[in-house]
Amino acid sequence: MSSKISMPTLKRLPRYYSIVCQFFDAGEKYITSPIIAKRLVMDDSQVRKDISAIKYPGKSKMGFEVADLKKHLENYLGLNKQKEAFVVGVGNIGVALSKYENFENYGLKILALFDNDPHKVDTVIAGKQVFHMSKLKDLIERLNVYVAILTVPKKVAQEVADYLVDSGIKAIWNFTSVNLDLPEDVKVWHEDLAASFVTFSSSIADIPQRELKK
Amino acid sequence: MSSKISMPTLKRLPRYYSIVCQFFDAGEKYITSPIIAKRLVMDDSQVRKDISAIKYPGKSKMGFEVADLKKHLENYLGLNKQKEAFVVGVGNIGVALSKYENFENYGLKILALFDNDPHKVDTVIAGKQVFHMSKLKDLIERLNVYVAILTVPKKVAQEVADYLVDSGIKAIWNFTSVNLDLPEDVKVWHEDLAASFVTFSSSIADIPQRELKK
DNA sequence: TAGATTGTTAATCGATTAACAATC
DNA sequence: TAGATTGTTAATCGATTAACAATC
Repeated sequence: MSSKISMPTLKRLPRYYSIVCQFFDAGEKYITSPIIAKRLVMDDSQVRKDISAIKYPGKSKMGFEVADLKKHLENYLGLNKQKEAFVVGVGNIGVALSKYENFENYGLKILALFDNDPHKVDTVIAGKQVFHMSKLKDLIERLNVYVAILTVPKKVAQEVADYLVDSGIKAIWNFTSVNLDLPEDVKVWHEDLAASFVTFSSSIADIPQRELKK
Repeated sequence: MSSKISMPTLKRLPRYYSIVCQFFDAGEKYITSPIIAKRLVMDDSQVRKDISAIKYPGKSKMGFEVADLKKHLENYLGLNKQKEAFVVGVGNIGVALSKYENFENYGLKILALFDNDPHKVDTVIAGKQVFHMSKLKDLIERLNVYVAILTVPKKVAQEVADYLVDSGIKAIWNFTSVNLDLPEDVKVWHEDLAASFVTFSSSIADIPQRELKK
């Protein structure tokens, strides 16, 4: 999937999906590009272009069939394909992600967690066991897992990432703020919440703020 | 701040900041645009353009002064201005964000949490009290808080968001997957982790995946 | 039919990349 | 000086928006 779809388009598809689901739940049969566009405050020809990019045909005068488009998006986005992953780093974020049931609706299945802290090893979080980091390679091979969710402290992020790659991980969902330096064939998706907040707050300059008392 | 900076540039600034901090910690005095660019796998003139967009002057032949650029970025991105916020919805994500100390380094100070569940009300998470939702308006007014972090279940997201706006909130960091329909003057920053994962996993089609057994 | 919508081509816009004079 | 880097202008690229014929 996603052979030659542009990244901006790919990022919009889940937003369309969310609206299509709302219409589905409301029992609507059809949805049009101007309606979707209005909800997302964007251009309607953009919506049509994106939907036609994933080869989904609409109907003149009617718009798009809700149930069918929903299925098409699920298919295209791989929501019905399970991607198994390990959480590496059992801190607040790692635990929260492991407990978040909603991920399974989006094709993400967390199998286990890893940490170096002996107090955390062998505990169970949301039904998933915490293993010592040294077990990682073995479990990657036995379970055929290629995706890791990296939620370790930033001081050790690069080091742990190197170890992940060495153990066979091919894709890293990186929640640290570190720009990981890894081989080209390993895909990294940077999800830095603090950085995202900074961008957000910089974009709302009109809202009063207090000086930080040092 | 951020008067006419483009969004792509604004999103890159925190990444530059992260690298500049590494150089700072390593005791380096200067950093150049080709070095930053190489680390982020991007074009060096992009880096120069972004840095000149925030009016920071480099030095011919030397590059940029690390300590000074660091300070300039902190200033521009408002890392030294405290933005106070409430967390609304005491679930896994709400709790994890409340416990995440690193936010304070990025100018985000979470003051309190809100929830409707009587079992959660009056508990304390990471030193912050959980209040009943009905106390929200009063506390917004008394503490002058304009930013809310929305981490409620998606069924109630729109309803709670309406209530937030009604209570005086002007900016919402939205962790639900719902496209909130709110007045124009309220800024919403959509941070849908499940959607982000979907985009990530769609962009790595080469990695083997298992069929979801239905 | 009349009217609304798709699908797509063409026009516009803006962001990225290349090039290079100015600088130290 | 020679060489490396900035800062910026110009060229390229790609994404968004506008327009409209085709469709039902």
